[in-house]
Amino acid sequence: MILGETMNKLSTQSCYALSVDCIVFGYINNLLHVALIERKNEPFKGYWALPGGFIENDETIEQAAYRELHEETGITDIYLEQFHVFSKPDRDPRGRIITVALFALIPADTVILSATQDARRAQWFDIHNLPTLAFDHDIIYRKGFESLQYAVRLKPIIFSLLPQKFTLTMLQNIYEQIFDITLDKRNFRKKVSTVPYIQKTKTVLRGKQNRPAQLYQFNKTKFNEHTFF
Amino acid sequence: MILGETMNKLSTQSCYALSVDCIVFGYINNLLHVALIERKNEPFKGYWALPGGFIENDETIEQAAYRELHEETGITDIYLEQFHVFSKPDRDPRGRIITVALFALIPADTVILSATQDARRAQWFDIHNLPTLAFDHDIIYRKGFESLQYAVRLKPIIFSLLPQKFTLTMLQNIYEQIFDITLDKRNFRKKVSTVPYIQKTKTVLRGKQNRPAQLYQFNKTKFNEHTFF
DNA sequence: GCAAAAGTGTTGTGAGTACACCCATGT
DNA sequence: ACATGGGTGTACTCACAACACTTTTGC
Repeated sequence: MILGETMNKLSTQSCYALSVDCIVFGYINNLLHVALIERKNEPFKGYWALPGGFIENDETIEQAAYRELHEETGITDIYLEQFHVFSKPDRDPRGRIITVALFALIPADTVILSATQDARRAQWFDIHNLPTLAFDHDIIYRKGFESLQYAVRLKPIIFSLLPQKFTLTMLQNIYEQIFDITLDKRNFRKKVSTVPYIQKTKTVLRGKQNRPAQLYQFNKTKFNEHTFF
Repeated sequence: MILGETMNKLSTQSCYALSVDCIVFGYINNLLHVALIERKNEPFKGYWALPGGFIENDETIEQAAYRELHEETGITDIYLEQFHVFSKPDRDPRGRIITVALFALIPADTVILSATQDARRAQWFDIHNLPTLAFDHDIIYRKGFESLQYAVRLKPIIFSLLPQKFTLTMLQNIYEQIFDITLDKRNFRKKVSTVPYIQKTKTVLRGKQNRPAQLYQFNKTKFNEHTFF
């Protein structure tokens, strides 16, 4: 059967719902975290779940995800990327709900998840201490984390997790957590110094009990100039 | 709004349809091709389109895509992978149709597209001579080709486009087309010879006006053994 | 014998890896 | 003064790039 050969399919087929679910990554206290929401109702009452919701009539997948997250956290600076559609007919006990999963990256300095005006409890979890999740969200999370790894390899999205100005130690640290590896500090810095779109700023980060750290920033213009030749 | 807080959402939200669209890649006459279908009805009557269809109640996205392609071509040996959901509210003039796009790889020796029992005309197009496509299928195609490139980098799916036994020239040729590059024959063969899961068979390919070519095959077992350490 | 594709080795270069000590600050 | 993380250079190894001629077949 081919899309659109018979138009009445449009009405007869719509016996399912379409939702979005987001894996929201944040870099909190030098650790990669995921934002989860506690379910107040059955099914999976009391379990933690990925934030998400249904798609409205006039919005795209990305707009729906953005709206949901904005409602949750109030922040506007979100990187969003689809990674998979989960469509097993029995994945949700309430009925046929097909969900488009996205991962979201939010910058370290704007993260104020505390202010959930909503009754639902939202909380950051260190990725190494995640609880059992509701529905098939464990499966979604695993696939999402893998997709994050692939995406970070291909695009400079890692900067979406950092504040505008960051230290090289922060950058190295976040790479190590995303790929679950340890990197040599000197080699890492040598490599970074060859990358034209990671630029030293005039400022340093003071206030810790050690030598101040040089702050760097991602230059998007330089990145766009540089990658295509 | 959170998924499942209110159950009546399930009924009120279902005012859209969900379809699948497939970019079917095949390696025909040493050239990478895409299978397209000619539209017999408005809108876009007479245009070529990606094969696809609506999702049934009891099947996943992948099952729907497999069913559609099986109906089209009769073949069963299909590699399928989702790559994106296209959800702009106005992408289809007939109404709100959200589509999950997949790419499909079918092996060179089972490709018999001719037998379209259906009235609709299906045809292979060389990827360098594609017609203008119906709906937003041009956009879908471009994103799909890019996703194919990424996927080929990560997984040994290139063998899904080749017959079970293939020559190194075929393998090189298909790499060159997917990445739009030219490779050095000696370097390519040197590299291949270090890969334990590409194995020489006892057979050669004769019948051409030249020296017979050694046939190789992909060993999935060896691949699974080898990648994880 | 001729056209057409198959097959084969060596050398140079650059990127990645391994590795240990001094520096600047806050308390 | 001391604890804490910031910052720096050299030598080795290995994967990748460049490059041209001989071999085997079908007609």
